[in-house]
Amino acid sequence: MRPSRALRLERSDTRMHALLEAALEVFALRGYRTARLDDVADAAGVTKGAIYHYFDTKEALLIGVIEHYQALAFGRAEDALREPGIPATARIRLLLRKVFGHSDIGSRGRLLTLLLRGVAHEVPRVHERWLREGPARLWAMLASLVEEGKKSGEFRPDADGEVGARVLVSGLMLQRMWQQHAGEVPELAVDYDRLLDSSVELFIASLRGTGGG
Amino acid sequence: MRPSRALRLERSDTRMHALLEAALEVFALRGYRTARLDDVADAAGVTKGAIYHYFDTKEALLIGVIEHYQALAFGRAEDALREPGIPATARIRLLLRKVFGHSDIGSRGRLLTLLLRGVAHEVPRVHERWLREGPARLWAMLASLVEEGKKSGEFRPDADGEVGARVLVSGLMLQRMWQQHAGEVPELAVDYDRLLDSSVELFIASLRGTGGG
DNA sequence: ACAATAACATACTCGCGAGTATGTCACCCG
DNA sequence: CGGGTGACATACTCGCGAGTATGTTATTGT
Repeated sequence: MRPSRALRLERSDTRMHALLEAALEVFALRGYRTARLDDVADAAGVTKGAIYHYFDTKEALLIGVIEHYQALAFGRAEDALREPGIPATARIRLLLRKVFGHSDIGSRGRLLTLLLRGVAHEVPRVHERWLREGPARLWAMLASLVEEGKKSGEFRPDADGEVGARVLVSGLMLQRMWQQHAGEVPELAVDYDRLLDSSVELFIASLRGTGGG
Repeated sequence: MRPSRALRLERSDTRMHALLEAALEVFALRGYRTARLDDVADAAGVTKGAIYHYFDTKEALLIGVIEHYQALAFGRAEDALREPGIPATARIRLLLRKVFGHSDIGSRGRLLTLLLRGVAHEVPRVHERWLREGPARLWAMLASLVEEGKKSGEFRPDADGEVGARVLVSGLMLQRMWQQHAGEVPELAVDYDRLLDSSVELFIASLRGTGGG
């Protein structure tokens, strides 16, 4: 094992990222099982041999994709939590916009598409991990921000954000995913940024007023 | 082609339904591509030969499943729209409870699981049809009920239900689907009936008050 | 300059599962 | 009470795509 040069490592790293990006695209569009590794290779401008040079198996490639892009998404989310000196209400807005804003969550919502698709039972380990760490973690973050807001007096003391947070998060996820089909199915199209803002405000309003039973 | 007896037809019909049910179960749990027709046959207590006696191809079986259960679901939804002499608010509650109530949408939410999974690009025709007729049609129904409520004075005249309806419907769909994984992933578990009621009330409240920008 | 290896490309294997071909039995009609 | 058909079961084919084995080239340490 001779130590290789920095140039090699860098080129290898670039190629690796190209493969991850191509795989995300192809897996999201064609589905994990349906997608051929040759498709991924084509999309990345290489051959199947290159893929097997970096990943042991098709499943390993999938896991690589998900872990890479999920780490990116949660990185952004945690940035919002650490943003200094802003009230809980603003922090909620920031968090949701960082996660669901149109330039995020893996290029153009592809990660969501991938996760919400058949990956589930095809690769059980991956499935459990993302179900546990994805949506659940997101509304746990929201829940803690709601508590923060109650202490600061922004929200009424008896506000219960759980139901709202759950429906909001899952609704935004699905809408985000469907925007990729808005071209073929015009009924699905919306101004997603407006939808994001409006629904977040709706959520916040429900924490302030006395509405809801 | 000799006219066959009623008994034969009835038995054949029963078997057909058993196949549809087994296919829904297996496709939803294992995914369309991943599922083997032998699995479906096993689940129905028959062999692959029986399947090919009723359906020309695997895709035809999938289409059969979706059309059958989707027709059931929309039948219930339209019942709610036709229910005579009740105010729009109650009609909204009824509609959503009929569609998302725990005994509906194909046995135990399996249809949703099937639809939200990889079926998408694996069978493009099916995909487009359900995207067009499923969620979109649902929030179109809601939108018309909102208009009804505005005329009757139940909701404020400038209320805009579109964003709320979209997020509500897609949120409920995803939460419903995830309840099937609540056993393995406790973070996902909720009292779904309570979540349904609460979020519906939240939606209605947003149409009444002066909240939201 | 040369050996060694990383970084791929190319050509093959091999199992899995959709689809098919054929057999078999029960039952209804005449 | 036979023969014809419907309703399956059984046994086979065959293509597709993951994984593998092997070749080829550029680069680097010595």
